[in-house]
Amino acid sequence: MAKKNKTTIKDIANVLNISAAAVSKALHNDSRISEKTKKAVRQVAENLNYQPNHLASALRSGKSKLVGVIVPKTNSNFFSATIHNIEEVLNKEGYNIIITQSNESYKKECENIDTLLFTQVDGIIVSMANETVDLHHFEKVKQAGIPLITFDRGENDLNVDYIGIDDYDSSHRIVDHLVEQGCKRIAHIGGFKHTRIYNNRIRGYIDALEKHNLPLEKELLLESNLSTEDGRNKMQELLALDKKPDAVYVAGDYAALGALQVLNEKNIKIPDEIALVGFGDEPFANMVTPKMTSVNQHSYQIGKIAAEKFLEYTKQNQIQQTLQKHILKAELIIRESSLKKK
Amino acid sequence: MAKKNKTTIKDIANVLNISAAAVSKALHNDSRISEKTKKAVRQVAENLNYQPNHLASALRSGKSKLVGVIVPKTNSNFFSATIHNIEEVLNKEGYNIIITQSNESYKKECENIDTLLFTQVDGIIVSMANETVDLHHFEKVKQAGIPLITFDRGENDLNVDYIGIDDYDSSHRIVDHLVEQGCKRIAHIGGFKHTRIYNNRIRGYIDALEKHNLPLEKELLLESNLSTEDGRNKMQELLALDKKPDAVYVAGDYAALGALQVLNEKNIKIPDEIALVGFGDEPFANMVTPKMTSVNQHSYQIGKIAAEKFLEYTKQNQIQQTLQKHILKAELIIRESSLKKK
DNA sequence: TATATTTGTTTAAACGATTAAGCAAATATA
DNA sequence: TATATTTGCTTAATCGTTTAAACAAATATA
Repeated sequence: MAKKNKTTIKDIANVLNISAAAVSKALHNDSRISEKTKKAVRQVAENLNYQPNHLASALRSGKSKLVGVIVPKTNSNFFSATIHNIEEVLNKEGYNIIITQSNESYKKECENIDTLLFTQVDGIIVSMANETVDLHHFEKVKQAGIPLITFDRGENDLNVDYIGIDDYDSSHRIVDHLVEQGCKRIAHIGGFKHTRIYNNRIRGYIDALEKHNLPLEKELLLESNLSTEDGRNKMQELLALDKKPDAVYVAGDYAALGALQVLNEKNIKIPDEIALVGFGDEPFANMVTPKMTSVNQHSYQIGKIAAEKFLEYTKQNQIQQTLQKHILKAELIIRESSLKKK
Repeated sequence: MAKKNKTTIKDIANVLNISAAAVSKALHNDSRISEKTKKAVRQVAENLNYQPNHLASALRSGKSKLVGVIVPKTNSNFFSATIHNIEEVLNKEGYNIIITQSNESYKKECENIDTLLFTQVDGIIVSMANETVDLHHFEKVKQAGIPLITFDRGENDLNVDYIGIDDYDSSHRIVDHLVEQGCKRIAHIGGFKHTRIYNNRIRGYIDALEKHNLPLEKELLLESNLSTEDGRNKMQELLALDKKPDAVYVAGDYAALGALQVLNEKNIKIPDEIALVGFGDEPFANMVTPKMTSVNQHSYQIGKIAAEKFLEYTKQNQIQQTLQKHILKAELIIRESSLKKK
């Protein structure tokens, strides 16, 4: 059953009594090959069910036509959708993608880089793990001379392209909305301060409070790993305060879900007693009770731009990257959890 | 910045004044190379920061050390976790995986196969798209002479290995549990009948009803694509019946979520008026209100076995696959949505 | 001591494609 | 008609590694 009779250009050449080089050129539509020969080659290739050996051409040309993608986890709608869009753009140009997951681990992220470089990918598109602070492993990518594109979670210090939403602005939009709903003690369960996007969300939150002449209260600003479990914990902390908040803005939907569970369990009315806003617009945001207000991060655009940026670099022969930010406006999706009936 | 001075085995050979072949063998720990030379080679390799060119060795050896994985979508905890476990087992043996998504589309699945074969993967591990009925595209994999492993969604007719849970038995366990809770009109929102796993769940449901001397009522057995949206629709259909069910067993968690939303919106008490059971144990099952009973599919075991099966074949030089089923018992996770307080 | 075996290495041919260089025949230009 | 250019192909080198075959030197066996 398992046949090893893989057709090569040599087989085609033999059939037609021409050289393998001529076949290669015919298949690449070289102008120096006659139409007649091209036609014949294509015909024979079809008949013999010829499948080009990607490894051979990759070795010779130095281009694997493979792009590595590293995400913290595929198990998130944002990343899954972004990957899908990256794929769509790259497939059209004959590139395929290799997806790897860091599982939010710095060590795994280092391994992912090694794996991808080993596989001779032509470029890497990455969203960094939560744990990642040290950026040494990315130097290897630069040294390999292939483009590095970051999205969602990147760092300025890397001096490469970054595609993401305007987190600072998003926080403003959320606080604006909550103030409009009459909230006066708005808490923020934020992500790690050392991660740029979460830091921006925190800064946006602080500045927006100031804009609305609301005092910044230390006890209302918490740092979390944004897991569902930790969302629960942080919500419980907030509920234990003497002066409870009347709104909670959580920097991630999973943690927001934990917060929502706690509120529901304690029969606290959402949004009337406490309004709740998440971030990321995971599908479940629209599924929980009450439906949760969240921020859509435009995974479609982000994936598309990341892929296009990569393709741009492939057209250059010397890759010289600099910090180039592509910041998109995010969309606040207002749902029941923060919309008070008048 | 982008240096092209990639170290090759030739460079190492030059430094030590030995042949490239000796270097290659030293790096592969060949018994015919002296310890002294091996040590020297390893040292120089380290100094020059040698990274083997995977393409060259893959071309020469005919083994790419890459395994393709095709899933309907990565955006599901079950698939994401399974992939993670496949990766874990294969990485240890020096294999890397390429993940592709079919998005439940037959056409995309065909493209995925082409992509992976083009990349010269050493094997393919697949869970089929919902749409897939025709199995022609898989013949290409067999013809390429590489192992094909199916999991979760497979077909007997393919005559290859399959790893999955016992869907028929799972249905029995669910119905047993619901009957125990006092339910007498148990509805089933099932998947497509043509998909083996969903068919087995339906058969299990039917046989379990009979076992408990409950009549099978046509209006209580519905076929769905198991999206959240369709889960909503089918739940509404059930609620429109003259004689409503007192329990609903949904063959997928996403659809179960849709059903749960409808029940919550109509203020129908879960589980007292209608008990609800999902399938797949997605993380949100434990997050919604009320927490949803579901079936854990042992993604850990499934991924591990799939990877191990592949590895077994790599040790054979002639791959001759037959239908080999590895069926695991699934675990019913009982939560609020089906557990009546006595 | 003569022959066989083992050890440690080299040589050279692959793997399947791409591509620079070369060359004969056909066609264009002067 | 003589020369230049274009057309359509071939030859041969190359990408970086692996591996079969060869071989000299060292060691074992008879």
